[in-house]
Amino acid sequence: MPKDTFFHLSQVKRQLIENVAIEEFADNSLQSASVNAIVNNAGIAKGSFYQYFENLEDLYKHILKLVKDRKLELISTLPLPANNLDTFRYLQRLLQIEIAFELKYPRLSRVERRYNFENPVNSSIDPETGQRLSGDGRFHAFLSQGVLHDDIATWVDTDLAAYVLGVVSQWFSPYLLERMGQDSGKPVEFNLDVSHDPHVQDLLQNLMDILMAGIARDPQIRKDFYSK
Amino acid sequence: MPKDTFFHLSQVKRQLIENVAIEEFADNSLQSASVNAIVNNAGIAKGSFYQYFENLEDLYKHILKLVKDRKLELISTLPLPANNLDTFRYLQRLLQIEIAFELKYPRLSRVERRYNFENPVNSSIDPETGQRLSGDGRFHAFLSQGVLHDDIATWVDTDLAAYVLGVVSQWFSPYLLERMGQDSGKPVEFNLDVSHDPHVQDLLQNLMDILMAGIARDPQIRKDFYSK
DNA sequence: CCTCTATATGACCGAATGGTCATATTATAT
DNA sequence: ATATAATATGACCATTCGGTCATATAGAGG
Repeated sequence: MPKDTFFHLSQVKRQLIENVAIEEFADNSLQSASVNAIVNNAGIAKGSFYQYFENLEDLYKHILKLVKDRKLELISTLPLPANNLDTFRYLQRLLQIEIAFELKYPRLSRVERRYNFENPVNSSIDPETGQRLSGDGRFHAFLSQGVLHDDIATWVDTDLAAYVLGVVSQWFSPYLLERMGQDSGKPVEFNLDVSHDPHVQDLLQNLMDILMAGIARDPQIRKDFYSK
Repeated sequence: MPKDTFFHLSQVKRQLIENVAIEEFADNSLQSASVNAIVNNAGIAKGSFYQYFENLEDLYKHILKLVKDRKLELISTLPLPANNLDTFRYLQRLLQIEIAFELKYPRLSRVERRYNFENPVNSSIDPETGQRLSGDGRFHAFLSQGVLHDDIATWVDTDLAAYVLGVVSQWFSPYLLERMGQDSGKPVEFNLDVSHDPHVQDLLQNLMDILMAGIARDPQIRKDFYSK
């Protein structure tokens, strides 16, 4: 954790350092990031850096906490849907959160993706239930609820599906950001209203359809009537 | 390109150096990889390294070429399916190639994924047709063929679908590798027959079904009869 | 004004980096 | 055996790295 001194700093100075660090960690892993680069870009003395942080990893962990905090903060601002979300509205919301985060904090998103790349949690065995748990559990929860509500086909391998959904949710938002820029010919405003922009909703809906209905025109009509 | 001297080396020595480099680039980006680490692990003198390569990037490009070559070589060994592949058998083959490559060269696969991460090609505009082209074009080709053969639903956004398929194909194989190891409790043999192993085929088929049919139990029956 | 504490600074350190080069060793040809 | 070319080597270099520390500056309380 950063030292007290860092938190005593004025907000502008603290945010300056944070933003410089975000830039560094967006383009570099912890291994290739450089303390010297950060102090130079932030315009502070090397000695100051070590008055604020134990070392580079200390700062890195702080930035990762920023990711977490800002995402939670952002979630709380997104319009809370009806109390009883139907299964796929819940999935849509999970994707929408990632999109909103990407649009508002593209560089922080990149830091997060880089972290996930360097520290992959493909899957692990839940010590209690003995069940496999891919990713952070959000999609397992979604799928469990879905199966319970009879919304998810029974033949779906839920762990595999959770993994695929995790991968897609992680990589869909940068695609969307770039595509929106190309489609409209102008850069995307960072504070775009994700929940209502028609272009975002169109693409998100198409992704939802692909996930829900698949891409085949005539898919063996619902896997032989949900057999197996 | 590596210097002639490198290609004059005995096969064992050349492969030793290549393998050490693959290890290095599997765990490090070009920025964080170290010449010193490589020469130490390979047991060669620093001076020798620079008799073989211009610099680290020179070696890196050589390894990337190895990725390409070995993948092509592997494709040629995979049983060539019937001349007229139906749409989804073609997709299945594309996925199978990635799986086989992952199983045979897991570290090289990692090098490739790392490269793709550092040099993302989300999408670009084809200068000729003006069409968007996500990824390397393989999945665009697949989808075009699919639409032509009336196998892909008309409402699918093909560029989005191509991107999603690219992401999934890139990340499915490491998941499969890890899961197979966990499911069976023992490490996966590197020369496992991908095309026939039942466990691989089960999981691959489930992924295919998810992509083709979606995960919803009752998806608005084929998107309102393929409307739009 | 003086005192004490918190913050800021950059010269400095040893270690590690990528890269060079004169020299030594080996292989090849005559 | 001798000469020539190809390869191997590690000491060496300038630069950069993460990290330290004595000193300087600023602020707060009196």
